[in-house]
Amino acid sequence: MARRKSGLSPRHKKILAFLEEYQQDKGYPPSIREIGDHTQISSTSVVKYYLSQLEEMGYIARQSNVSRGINLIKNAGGNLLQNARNAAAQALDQLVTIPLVGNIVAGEPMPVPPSDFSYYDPDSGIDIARSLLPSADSLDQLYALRVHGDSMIDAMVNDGDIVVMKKVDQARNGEMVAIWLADRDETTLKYFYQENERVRLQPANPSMQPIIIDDPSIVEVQGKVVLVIRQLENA
Amino acid sequence: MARRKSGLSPRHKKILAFLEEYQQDKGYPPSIREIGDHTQISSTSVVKYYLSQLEEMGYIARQSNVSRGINLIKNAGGNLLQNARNAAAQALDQLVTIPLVGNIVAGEPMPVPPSDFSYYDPDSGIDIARSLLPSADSLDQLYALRVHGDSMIDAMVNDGDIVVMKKVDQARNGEMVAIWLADRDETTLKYFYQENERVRLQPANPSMQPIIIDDPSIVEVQGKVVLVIRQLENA
DNA sequence: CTTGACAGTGAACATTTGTTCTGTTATTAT
DNA sequence: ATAATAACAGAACAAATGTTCACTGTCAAG
Repeated sequence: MARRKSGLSPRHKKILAFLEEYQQDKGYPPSIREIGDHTQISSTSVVKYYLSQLEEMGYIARQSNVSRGINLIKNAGGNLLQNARNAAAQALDQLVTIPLVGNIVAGEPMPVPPSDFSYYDPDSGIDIARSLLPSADSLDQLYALRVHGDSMIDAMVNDGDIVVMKKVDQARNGEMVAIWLADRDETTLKYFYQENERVRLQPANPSMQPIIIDDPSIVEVQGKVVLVIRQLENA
Repeated sequence: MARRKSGLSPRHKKILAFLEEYQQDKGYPPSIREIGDHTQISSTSVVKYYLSQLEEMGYIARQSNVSRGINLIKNAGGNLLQNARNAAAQALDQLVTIPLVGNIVAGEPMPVPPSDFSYYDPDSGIDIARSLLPSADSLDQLYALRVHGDSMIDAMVNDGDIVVMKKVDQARNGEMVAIWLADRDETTLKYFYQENERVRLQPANPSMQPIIIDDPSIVEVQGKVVLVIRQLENA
């Protein structure tokens, strides 16, 4: 059977290019027949056929039964583009800024913002596409820390990495959490497992041994790790 | 006789405001009837009447007999807005989508998109805030891979991590690169150092030993690592 | 008061434009 | 080959939309 290839055919691209050019030139979108004339498609139904596909693929939005009711969302290169302030706002919603509240160092308690934390310092925030974050999380529970030193390498986290944390006081099994070990005066990142009366802290690096804690009271869960980012910026 | 006042009447302003709002909201201009509905003008002919005036005054351009053929040139404040998307574009530029072209596995050559790569599959792209990327990089040189298996743990890269790569064929000292080692049939991520005639490949984990390559010809640089992302999505 | 430009109404009309339908031609998997 | 699906054509249709026109009301100058 004939199968539709994923991606964009030359005609798809041609239509997208024309939509962009026409809108730019005239200030309003073209009609279906105009699209056909400029892309060597002789039938309006075929144009509609392609427009429907482009809509499904998320390149355009259409309003049915509205003349020229075509809204270009992103071009063939995949770059988002829109005339709408509204769209810009929407796009900005895809981007969230997470406060970078300090450093996480093995030998010091790590900073945790207070629960009523709503302060925003534009200089010390990192921008993250919302799609990278667990969708359910409410954003005001998130904060970021920069890792200092090599002490977290058993958690596969390097000096300079950024960890995005979520405020929790109770960890669930299998989650990677930041923990303050009261008896060692140490902050550490480990996978958390509660096993009967004791707590097992498993390093991310599978070749390393877990820490078994028999007294759960000395384990202070500071937060749950949601995302780790490492920027290699030597270029 | 009654004279027409110079300048804009409240209705003129209302129409201009609506034109701007509608275009930005929907991505295409309104019809005459829509304008009437939203500006308390009951007759289409009156709307046309005002539109003609606005055209003469240079606020809009119209194409006759074309549905929604209205192009807003300047708003009531007299500010030119040439398809004014500047603000929107600026906002949208902060977010880039990088194609996720495949997996990186130690035992297999890693996929590298061709240089004329412009294909975009909406399903397999990851959104990244531009601020996380080296600012100078041109975006079409970037692609992303998902790490498969535990073989990159000496590069501090875990199973499931996403690495964002930049296409290069020559590495500079100190850069983390993806390398195909021809003699081992293996892909690896290492810090690259050219030292006289030989190449030193340094693992990111400082406790691990470097690989010294005496014959640089067996080192194929596949790309430079720009960013590593680890999502912990167990919530 | 009359007049004429301005403002507004509503309906009829002519096009433009999107949609649907029936059918034909390629392409590809089995 | 055969069948299923994608790609395409063209006409007919329905709806959206711009235009025109005859008509009413307002207001200020003559």
